[in-house]
Amino acid sequence: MTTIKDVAQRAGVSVATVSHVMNNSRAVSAEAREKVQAAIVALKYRRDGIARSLRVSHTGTIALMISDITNPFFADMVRGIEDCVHTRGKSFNILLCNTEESDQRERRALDMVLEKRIDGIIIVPTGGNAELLQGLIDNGLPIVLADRHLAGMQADAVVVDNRNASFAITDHLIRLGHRRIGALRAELDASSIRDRVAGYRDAVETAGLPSDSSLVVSSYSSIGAAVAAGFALLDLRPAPTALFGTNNFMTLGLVRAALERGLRCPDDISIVGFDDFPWAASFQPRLTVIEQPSFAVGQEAAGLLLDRISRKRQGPSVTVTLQTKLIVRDSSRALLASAG
Amino acid sequence: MTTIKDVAQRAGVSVATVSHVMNNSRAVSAEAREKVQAAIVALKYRRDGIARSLRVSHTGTIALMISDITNPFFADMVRGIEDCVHTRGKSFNILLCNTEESDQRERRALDMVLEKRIDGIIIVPTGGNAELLQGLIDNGLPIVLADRHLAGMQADAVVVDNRNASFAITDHLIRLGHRRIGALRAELDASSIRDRVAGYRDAVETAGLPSDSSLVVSSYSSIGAAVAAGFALLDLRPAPTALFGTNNFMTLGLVRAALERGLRCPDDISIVGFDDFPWAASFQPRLTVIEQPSFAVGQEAAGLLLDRISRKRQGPSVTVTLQTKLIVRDSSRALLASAG
DNA sequence: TTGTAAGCGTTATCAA
DNA sequence: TTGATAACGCTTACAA
Repeated sequence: MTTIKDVAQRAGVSVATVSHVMNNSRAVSAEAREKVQAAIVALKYRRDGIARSLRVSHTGTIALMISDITNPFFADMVRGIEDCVHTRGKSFNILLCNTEESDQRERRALDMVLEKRIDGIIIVPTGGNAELLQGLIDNGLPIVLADRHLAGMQADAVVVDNRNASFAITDHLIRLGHRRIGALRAELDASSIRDRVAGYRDAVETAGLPSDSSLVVSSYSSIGAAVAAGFALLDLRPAPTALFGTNNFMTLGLVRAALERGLRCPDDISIVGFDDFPWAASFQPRLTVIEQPSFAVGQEAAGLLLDRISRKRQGPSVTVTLQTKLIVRDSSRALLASAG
Repeated sequence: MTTIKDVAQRAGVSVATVSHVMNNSRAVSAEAREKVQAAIVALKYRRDGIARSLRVSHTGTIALMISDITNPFFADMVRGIEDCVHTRGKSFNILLCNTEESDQRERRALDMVLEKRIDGIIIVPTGGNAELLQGLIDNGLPIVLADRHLAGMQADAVVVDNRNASFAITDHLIRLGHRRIGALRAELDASSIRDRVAGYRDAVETAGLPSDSSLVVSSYSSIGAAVAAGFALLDLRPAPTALFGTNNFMTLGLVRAALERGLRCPDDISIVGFDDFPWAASFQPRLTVIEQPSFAVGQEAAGLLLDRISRKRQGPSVTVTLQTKLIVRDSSRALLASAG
């Protein structure tokens, strides 16, 4: 590797001068500048960011910890983050960590990126490392929680109004005449999921529907598991006439379960879900869903983080709550008089 | 930040000893080891990976450059990469870069990660920076091309047998009686896409079908653009009776275009595509597709890269070609006698 | 078994 | 406008 020394030598100046032309950090004569630049291209010099980081003690890197990049919600969030750092003209790189919803993996990933001296973290927390995270924040490391909040934590966060959204979509079903509405909740100890279930229960209660705890089923957060759980819901007697999935995977599992049982949606059963995806409009049934501002979640999170990193914002933590949108498509339909 | 010096002081040993207990790099008395470990937890010491990297000249980080994390193919590939480094027990972090299929963005991203002294790169190349990449490889930086190969490049690569796969799925349509088969190609200068078009043409020619260049339409690689291009295909006279999308986005656009034109699939038109996705089985029409081993592409790419990084493999570059699978579902159907 | 100190490639202070 | 050099925190050769 060619170093700043080589460049200095070739250009006939000191390393200080080379450094200063690269960083524009002090006046340099046109002549010297040119010689340096020539030497740089001649030697194909590339500054060693590691050495630089050691000296300046920041790395221009932020860690992003999510559970599953395969989930369109998170993928879109990532794009929002990149969009934000780009439009701000910042050059940050993103260190991607998959936690797979495991406390231990999250812990390990945290240890790794901490060693790497990242400038900040955007995390969709599993929930298991709250104390560690709080400690880091207290130590001055910029961290923002995305998608979920952690009880009692003093941290910047950007979340979505899960409770109201769930209330709205459940209410939509109720107005359609449904009285037995099943809910499939992802088995996650996350505020987002809890709030969605709470919103659902709220709507059911507010409408004065008979409460039946067997109508809420939990499932590991994957499509495969959700299909099985969907069957359980479908097998309830009396059978629910509408189903609600608390995230992408749950909804997809529900749709598949109904399909495999030979149930037509929405003719035989209504299905709605949390989370939209770009291709939802391409297929039948076109799902009625809560659309989350996933891209915006990423943007806002990155914004909060960058402000902390640059010390533009200091002091007490802030949580921004984004609104969702109920998109009514074809998968929910008024209950026929005969059924229910 | 607490440093190795602080730990040494507190433990009453030298920094060398501390370093050696952390890295298990030489014999240390049980007594000293214990004191050091105690000091580490007491001080919450975390090694500075930046300083370490500067010294040992590797970073335990690999860069991943893809065009769009939102594309399920790439998202799954990322998981394959992570799976590989995990099962190998290596602790590498992944620096994610979105190129958005732009040469310039790729170039900029390359410059950035190069400064960061990453240990290697897995890249889905846009095609515009072949010389730069070749230069890096010649300089000894481990790089593996994923999903696409670049003409004339001497580089490790893992690709999919695009040509045969495209031939197979086009042939499937032909055997079903289709004689006018439209193809929507993503507007990318990528070997993968070129090979897919070639496979399609091959099948058409082999079957002795009349060649009609208007049956191949190009579209910017996004769902929105693909819908518009799909209309163009649908408006051809005589109209094609079957359509082939050369990637996820193209296929989705095709399905949507048909839907918006009021065409039922497969009753009125057959649609097939390259790339499967997890939820393809949940919706109607259930698409007939070429399933790519996206996860395996990631695994293999990471494997090749890790072998290079560890110098377990040296010398001439290697390209591994993975096979695909034709999955026949409901979106393709035998042409009725009346049509065509 | 342990410690001292050089050196990794920068940036920034200080002096000229 | 420029240069010499200390320092960032670690690993590792060398010496004890």
